[in-house]
Amino acid sequence: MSSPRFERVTPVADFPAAEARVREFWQERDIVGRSLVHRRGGPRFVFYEGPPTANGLPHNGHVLTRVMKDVFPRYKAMRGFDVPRRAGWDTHGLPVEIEVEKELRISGKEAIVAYGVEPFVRRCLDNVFLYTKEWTQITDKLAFWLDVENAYVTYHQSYVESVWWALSELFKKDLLYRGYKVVWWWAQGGTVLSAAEVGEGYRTVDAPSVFVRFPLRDDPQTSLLVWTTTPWTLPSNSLVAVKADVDYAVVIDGDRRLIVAEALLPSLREKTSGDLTIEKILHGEELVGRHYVPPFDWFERDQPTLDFWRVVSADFVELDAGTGVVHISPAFGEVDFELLRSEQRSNPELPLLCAVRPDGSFDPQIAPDTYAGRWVKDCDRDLIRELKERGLLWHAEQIRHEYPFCVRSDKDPLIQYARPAWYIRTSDHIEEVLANNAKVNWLPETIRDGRFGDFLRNNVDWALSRERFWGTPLNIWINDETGALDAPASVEDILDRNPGAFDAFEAARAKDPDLLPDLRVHKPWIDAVTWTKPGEAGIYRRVPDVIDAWFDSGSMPFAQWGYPHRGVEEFEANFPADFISEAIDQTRGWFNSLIWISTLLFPERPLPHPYRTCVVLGHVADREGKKESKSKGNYTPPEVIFDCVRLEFAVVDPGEPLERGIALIAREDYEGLDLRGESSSVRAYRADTPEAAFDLTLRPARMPRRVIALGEAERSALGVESGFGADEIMPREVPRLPAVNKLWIEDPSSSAPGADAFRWFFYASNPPWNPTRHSLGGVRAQQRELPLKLRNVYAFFTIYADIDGFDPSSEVCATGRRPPRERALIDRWILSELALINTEVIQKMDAFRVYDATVALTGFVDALSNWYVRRCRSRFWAFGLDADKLDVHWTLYECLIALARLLAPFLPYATEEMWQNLVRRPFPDSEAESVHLCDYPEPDSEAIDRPLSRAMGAVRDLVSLGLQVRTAQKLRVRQPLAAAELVLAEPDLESALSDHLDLIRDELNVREVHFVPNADDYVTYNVTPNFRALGPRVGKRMPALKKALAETDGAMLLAQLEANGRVAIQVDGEELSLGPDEIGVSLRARPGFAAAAGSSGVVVLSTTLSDELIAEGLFREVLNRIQTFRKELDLEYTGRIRLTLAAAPVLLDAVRPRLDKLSREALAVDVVLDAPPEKGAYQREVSIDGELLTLGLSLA
RNA sequence: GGGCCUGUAGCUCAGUUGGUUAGAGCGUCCGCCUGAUAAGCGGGAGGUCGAUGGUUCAAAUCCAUCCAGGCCCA
Repeated sequence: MSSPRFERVTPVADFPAAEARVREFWQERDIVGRSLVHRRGGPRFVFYEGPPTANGLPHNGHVLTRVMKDVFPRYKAMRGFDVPRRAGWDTHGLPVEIEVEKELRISGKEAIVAYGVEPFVRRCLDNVFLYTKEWTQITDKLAFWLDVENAYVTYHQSYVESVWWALSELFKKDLLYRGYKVVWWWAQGGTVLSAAEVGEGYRTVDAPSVFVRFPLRDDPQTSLLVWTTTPWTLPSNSLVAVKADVDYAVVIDGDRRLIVAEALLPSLREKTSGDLTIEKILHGEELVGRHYVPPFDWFERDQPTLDFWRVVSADFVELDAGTGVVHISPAFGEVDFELLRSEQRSNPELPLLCAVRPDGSFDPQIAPDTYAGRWVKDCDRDLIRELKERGLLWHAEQIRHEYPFCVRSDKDPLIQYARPAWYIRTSDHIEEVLANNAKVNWLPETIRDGRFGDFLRNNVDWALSRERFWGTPLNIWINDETGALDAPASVEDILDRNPGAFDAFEAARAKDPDLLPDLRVHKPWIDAVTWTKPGEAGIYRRVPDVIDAWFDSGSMPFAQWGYPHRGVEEFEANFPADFISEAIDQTRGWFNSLIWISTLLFPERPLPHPYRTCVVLGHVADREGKKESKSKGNYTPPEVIFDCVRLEFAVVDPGEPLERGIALIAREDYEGLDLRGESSSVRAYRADTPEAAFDLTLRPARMPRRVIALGEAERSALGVESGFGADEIMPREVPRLPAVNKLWIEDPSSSAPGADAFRWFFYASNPPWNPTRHSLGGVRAQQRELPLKLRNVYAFFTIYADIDGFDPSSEVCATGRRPPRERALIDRWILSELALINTEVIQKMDAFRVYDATVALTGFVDALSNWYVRRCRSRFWAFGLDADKLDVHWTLYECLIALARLLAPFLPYATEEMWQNLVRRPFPDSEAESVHLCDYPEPDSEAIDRPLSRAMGAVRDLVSLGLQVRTAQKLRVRQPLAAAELVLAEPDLESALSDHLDLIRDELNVREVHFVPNADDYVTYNVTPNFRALGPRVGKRMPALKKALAETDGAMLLAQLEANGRVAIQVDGEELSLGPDEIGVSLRARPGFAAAAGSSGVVVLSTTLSDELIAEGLFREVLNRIQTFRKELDLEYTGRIRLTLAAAPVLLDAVRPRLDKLSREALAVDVVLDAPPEKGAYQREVSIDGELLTLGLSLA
């Protein structure tokens, strides 16, 4: 052969570098772009990309979603489906605004207005794609192939207009209404805070804790005892809630009575001197409907007939604190507000009582002068005093609890406050959405009735509006005189009403050509759009709100096309989605917004829509199963997996002297870098001078994460300084430190696992809906399971194909390619296994069971490496290229190229490399240019041979038993034995197994293999009932039957079965007749033999060693020592040698008759026995069974 | 506090409609092989299947309660 047909593959690879080369190849040939279009015209498989926001950095959770979103479209495309994969960006919403506020160092609505809404919105726009580069990079590296060029973007005018259309449809259906929403409100800033912001602002503070009497209207001497920590909400009290199925006690309190939950009496008694004797017990429901006198009459005074100030029942009432009688002020609590709303269902006239103005002061229109205009929290003391004076205060104290403060102005406590808001009337349509949900193929299934179903059943109306700036403007205009509403569905609709509507915007654009046309449909310009209607007084002005960004993303099935204003055809062709996938938290997010919008907008479409299958993903956790968190630093950055095993550390002073060259880091970080033992050698360098690297010995220690303790000498050698104490620096601050205060620590001993490994880790670790513990060590472990093993087999193949000149495109090889049925048994076996797993993988992937597919694939690669290649090594070593050699090459080749295609959706890089090398090199013209442009393999049903599979399974099992016997008897495999006796559990396997005797002989190193039909000498038979088959018939008598069978001689039972085809046995004095399928037989080795039993049968080894066998064994020991010596000398595989052996006669006698073999195996041209090493020869003394052997070796 | 998910070997996880010897990989220990060699292979040890109670001839599997962890909400 002039040049090797295949490129030689090294078993250990630098995966990141190899993947970069493949990426380059894809780019050169535009494989990505071509793969996206090459199934055009085929049946459509619709995938929706849930748009990420690009103003945050991608993390490991995004890696998981992206690899899952990639594998199914790839698979479907290879199966012939046209799978458009359009990227999208979610660009609106609070996170963007907050980021901009941080940049501008302003906060709150007023500050934004002062800064100017227009420049603010323009900065939001700039911020939207802050991290696009990072997103593109991670998408690229993961080989998540999707159409990024044509990504849809939620702020684009056409997208916004689609959303408007949707809202306008809902408006027409009378599904939009105005109400209130209770939010965490920063009164001083006039701003709503997001849940995340509120969560950050919790502090422990002291608060008043007051117990107030609410006297019953018809029995003023008896009071409901109510507890609150926000006295300022008491004037707005509307109702009192109790739990219907709880016992309440009427207790004597001096000359009056109190009603409280019985369970809470003990804690209340501690607060008072009275003993609170129970007078009687009432069930909660008996209290429902009783009226009481509100603690303040601010509302009652003017509206005494309101249907308020009575007891209702509510499930949320709890008995762990307070009195079990809950004060309800709907304006200041979310559950309170929900309770009001459920009351409003029977009485829509019930108003929202609110004595507080948005700025947090009491409303002078409502509050008496003492309180009017004052900040509510400042009034608590006065309110309590007033209650005390009026005899309503039962007890007051201070408690310490967690309360949220504004994250931007931490002296301002937040309050819950009802703000006007627009709602979608979803709760009237729960039945429809549940019917839709019922048809969705959820993975895992429990989502449907569990988490998601529950969420839908408990639906409350969708609070749609947000009092913010950067979002899709709510397209509702209100007539400022008549209050009439109008909801145009597009810019065109607006122009119909007022052709000059956008004049102001156009003028602004004329002045500033950089002003993006898409901003036409955004604040503040859209706020300037007004119109009048002929014959109607007043001007239509837009409500100032924008909408919930979830409505944007939930509109993507149609809005990505601009439907229905445009893109009608595209929409119809891509609705609904066949497949979507996101993490579990999206049950409240995208899964929810998608299904609601679709259910409400398209009631006439066949269910389900807009998604048919949804694969729900678990979260990515750290090594310990804890949530990965930037602030804790307990995560493995994706770059460590993709590119380079390194982490950045803040440099700190060790406090005490360290040995030279030693550095300390936290054990968690040490293990996170997958470093083992008590110290490791690493490279350290500054980010700005990576070339000035320095070798350190790293030791794990008890210290905070992401800091490195480094002695003075090392610090100055590296040019770094310790700027902080170890406890002063948070992990997330490390990247922002100046270069002089931090160091990269890199493990130079091994490369990063790479993108394929990252992907495989998520597919193969566990089913995707379980939480996955992510770590470098974990990724490497999964990589060894399949990707590395596959690479080894692939490398093995290229080595021998090269040596033999095997070239699938050559005449010789092609004509010598025999059909599988003519090849060796083991070839037929592995090809049968291949066809079987091929079938299984298709079945699993069609069912979206990616984990199950990886299990099948892993099993096959293991069989290929651990059995096929191992058993066939001698065939590869044979000289020349005869028919059998061609068979073994062809078989392995066929397996490998099938694997390349089977695994292409999972491991796009490794399979591409294999494809290029194994297929494109020999067939540059006739085969697909990329494995990703191939069809998925179809199983070769002809190749499937189930009996052969079964037989080989038994062979592997029996060999394993034989090796077990050798281990137990301390008989090394090099020592040949005379015979192995096989006793089969299933005697019908004998004929099938007799085809594999050579293999068993070889593997067990025995001269002969015998089947022993009547093996009563070696084994006992244990007969058990076939429980599954007999269960219905035998029932309660089963234990007795089992006992009876166990106590009867097994050999006799078997003989009976053989003779009559049935077995008769007495059970409880009754005879039972059992057929062959109704019993199971297992074998046990009789004690006293070198035997082992398993499910396939029993293997007995003859342990008597003849002199000849001993000599053969010794010979193999000698040969082994020579080969080891060769290896130690690092000789060429083909290097010839001359040997001298000096040893005890017993060894020489073993070698003498086998000199030919010795010469052949050791490539020795000359062997002299009983001679000392020649002068100048390599020498080695070794010991075999205590006998000394002196080897002399020189090159021939 | 509520809803959902998860508890199986030291670690990561499988475990079919309940069927009687609960599996795999990694790790560990012992050993093998040395023409895939920074590779490969075999074997051993290791589990009262989170706990308790129940249903059943039979429970890791079904039911109930409890405990622990996670997620989403309060």
